Amino acid sequence: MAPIKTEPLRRAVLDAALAISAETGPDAISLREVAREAGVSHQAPYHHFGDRAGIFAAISEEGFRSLAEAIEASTTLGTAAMCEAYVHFALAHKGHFRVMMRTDLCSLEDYPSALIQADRAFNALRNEVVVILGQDAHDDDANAHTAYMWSVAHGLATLLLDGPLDKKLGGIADVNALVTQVAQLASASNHA
Amino acid sequence: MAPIKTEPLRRAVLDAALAISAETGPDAISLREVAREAGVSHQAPYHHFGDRAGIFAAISEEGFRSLAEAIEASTTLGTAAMCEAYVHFALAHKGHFRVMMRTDLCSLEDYPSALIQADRAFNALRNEVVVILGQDAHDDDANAHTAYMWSVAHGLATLLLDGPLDKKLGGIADVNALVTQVAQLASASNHA
DNA sequence: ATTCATACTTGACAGTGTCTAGTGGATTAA
DNA sequence: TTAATCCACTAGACACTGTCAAGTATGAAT
Repeated sequence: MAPIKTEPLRRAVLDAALAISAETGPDAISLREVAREAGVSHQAPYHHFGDRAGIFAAISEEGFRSLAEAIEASTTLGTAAMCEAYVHFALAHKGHFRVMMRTDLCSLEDYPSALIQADRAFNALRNEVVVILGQDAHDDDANAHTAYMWSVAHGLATLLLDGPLDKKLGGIADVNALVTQVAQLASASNHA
Repeated sequence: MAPIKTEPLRRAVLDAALAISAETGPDAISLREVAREAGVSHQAPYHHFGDRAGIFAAISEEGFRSLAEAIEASTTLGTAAMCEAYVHFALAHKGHFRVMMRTDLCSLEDYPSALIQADRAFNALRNEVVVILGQDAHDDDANAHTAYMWSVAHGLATLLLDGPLDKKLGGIADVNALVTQVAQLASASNHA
């Protein structure tokens, strides 16, 4: 029987790691320091996650689940809304997003439950593109449009999070407005 | 007077670091191991770069210089060609690209000569967008299109390098063809 | 001949992830 | 009631890392 009350330490470790990831980046996470802050021994966190990669896998699974839900919720609203949903997810879940896309931190292939959520997110995105293109579109065309939409959303998200976009544009007055503009430009190419 | 013959160790360290970055990622770089492979003491590399961040700064400067040249060379060919140039640069200089975009490894603000090259690359990209839009375009419009083009190129590059794009699309038969398709879709929105 | 900078070497330190072994308490089985 | 077993965690050691501080050989400049 699954425990009704989940262990608080597991959650505490996750939250502490996410906070550091959001503030400085995943590489700044020291499991020993997290343990110290939680008032437990340096090995306690490892009991719940196995090793360092296990924590990143747990974060990835959680993140991809949220991302999949966000994309799925946007699907009836068109590709522009989907693009916005992707970017807003990244901005709202900085700690998760930074970890999710770092394949060197943990290989999702080794964590099936995380991989399932990642696939969910991808499939939701691709399905939406196919719907817009029309069901009779060639696979090659669908692939190109999927890669394109994903690239715009992912590129804008990473540039806003860690890239020099803000500095280079001389400071962005209204981030949401920019995201909307870019999403609109992106979706225009799907209606050729 | 600047030394005519540059020290070989500096270059050797850079090349070894780039090889590891391209193969596994920047975090896998151990300066001590690089030194070991080069047959020098563990502190020898630090003499040339100061600290770990200094190596990443040197790699970034080199990378942004190449990227700027690649973008500048593509400017007369339109935004699609520029997008392709950006992605091809990333694929051809995996080791550089992975480091250049990791602001947590080194802050370019602390390395003016690297920042200059980054600005060169950005300005080349923005200028090209402005030329296509027409000189009378509003700043706000130019910013949106710049962010958009950069997002597509950057997103595709990072997804191809580290993202799950390849696996999710069921294997990409012809990467160059996909890059061209995406670049075409991207440039379409600039000619509305 | 002396000074001085360059290109290193050597040793020590704190910090990290991980392996191994142990501990106390609760749950379960006899 | 007692013994066995699991769970959540502790404790110590290990190899490895980047970095600080101090020393050394070599070559050029004065």
